[in-house]
Amino acid sequence: MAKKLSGDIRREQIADAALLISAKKGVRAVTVAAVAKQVGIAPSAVYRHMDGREAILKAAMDLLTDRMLAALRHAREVCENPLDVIEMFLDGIIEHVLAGRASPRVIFSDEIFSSPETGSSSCLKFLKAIQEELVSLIVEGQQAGCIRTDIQARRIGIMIVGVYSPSIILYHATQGEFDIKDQIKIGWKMFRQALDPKNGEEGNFDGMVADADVPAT
Amino acid sequence: MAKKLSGDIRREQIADAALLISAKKGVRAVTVAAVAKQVGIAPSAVYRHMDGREAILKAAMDLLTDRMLAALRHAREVCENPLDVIEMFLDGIIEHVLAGRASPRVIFSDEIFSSPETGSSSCLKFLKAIQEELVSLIVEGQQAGCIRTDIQARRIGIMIVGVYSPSIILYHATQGEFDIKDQIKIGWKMFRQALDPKNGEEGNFDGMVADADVPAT
DNA sequence: GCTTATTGTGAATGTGAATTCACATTCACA
DNA sequence: TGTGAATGTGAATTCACATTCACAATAAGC
Repeated sequence: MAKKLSGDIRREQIADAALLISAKKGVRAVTVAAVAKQVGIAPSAVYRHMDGREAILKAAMDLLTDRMLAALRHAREVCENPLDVIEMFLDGIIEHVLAGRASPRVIFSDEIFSSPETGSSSCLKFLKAIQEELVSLIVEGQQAGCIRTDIQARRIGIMIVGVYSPSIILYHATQGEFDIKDQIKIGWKMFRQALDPKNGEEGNFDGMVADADVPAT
Repeated sequence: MAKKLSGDIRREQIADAALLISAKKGVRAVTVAAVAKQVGIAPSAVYRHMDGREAILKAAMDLLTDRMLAALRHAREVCENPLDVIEMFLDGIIEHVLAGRASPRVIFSDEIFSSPETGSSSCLKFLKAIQEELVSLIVEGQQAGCIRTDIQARRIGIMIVGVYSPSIILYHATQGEFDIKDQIKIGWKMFRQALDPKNGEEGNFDGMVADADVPAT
């Protein structure tokens, strides 16, 4: 029989196990049995701590969200320049992926992507949480004059996701062969250059839409 | 009883139905029964044309790949400037997504993302196919002098995926609320600006890695 | 019109995995 | 050192699907 541990610890272990398994073998492989095995308890014991498979996946996403936000906030404390904060955040993402603790598979899995209950999926919650932090950071940079102001901050925030997401996808699709580090670093370097205020001097870059048209993602 | 149709037609109908369902309700909802219903035949009839669920998903991906490549090649015939080709391609992607025929859910589903049989997943095949076309296009642009040459074409190809992918994800996560069109257009506008050769005059932008380190994705 | 191959159907059958439950074990605390 | 609450376990149970199969309907060629 497995050693007894407190519910709090077990819940975190279970969520982490789910992340690990889904990164390695896909969300489909995140069965209650597999999670239980990874944690070192019997499948039925999992139900002592979680309401079921769906709850496990949701908890996994929450854990991932927490970790990402923690990384972002930590970077925010360490760095002065908003752009440096983002750069550090990207480094954090790379580490997370390489450690097998984050994967597009979790985020885009059906169960996560479209959980009808709450109305808002865990995926959306995850994206929103990070978006919010990023956008406030970008606004800061715009006010400080180090980021072009002819594009809405919320748009830039979404674009930043585009800097790292394709690399992560490739990394997993190639089972770790693809070198995310260099690709993300170079992509960010170019993106950062493009954010320079001098590139936005023509003005009206984002003029094609009114502010109101952009949902606050 | 459903009207009898040739196997070729049915196969395409089945693949298309799978795309449609997965875009709307997720890959998990792509059951043999659901596909059959969408096509208008009995579940057992599906097996006359496909080897099973896995084969259906694979066929769906192949169909999607074909359509994307067709769009890209068509754009290539119509436009002169490589950058205009890419722009037109992006428009095609937007249309596809709005028509409910393409979704991150298909591409990143476990069954697609990591099909162990062939070794190379359908997802990877899909990405590779598009990458190949994009890269040759970018090289063309670099030779013509309208795209900066201080970043490897293959890297730029991957970055282009980052221009549209986050928007598509948001579109689906918000169940169609998010406006992909404007976001992608503005993102591309900025990206295109960043590709301008004059931004690459400092040189050695991509110098941090040797060419050999980059897998030919 | 007759034949035959192709396609379609409903009724089983099989299966992996989630979930439940009665019972065992262990921890915390008095 | 007891005692109850929290954990852990294995054996059912259930269920949603995939898959198979014997048989029916239909299209196409003669």
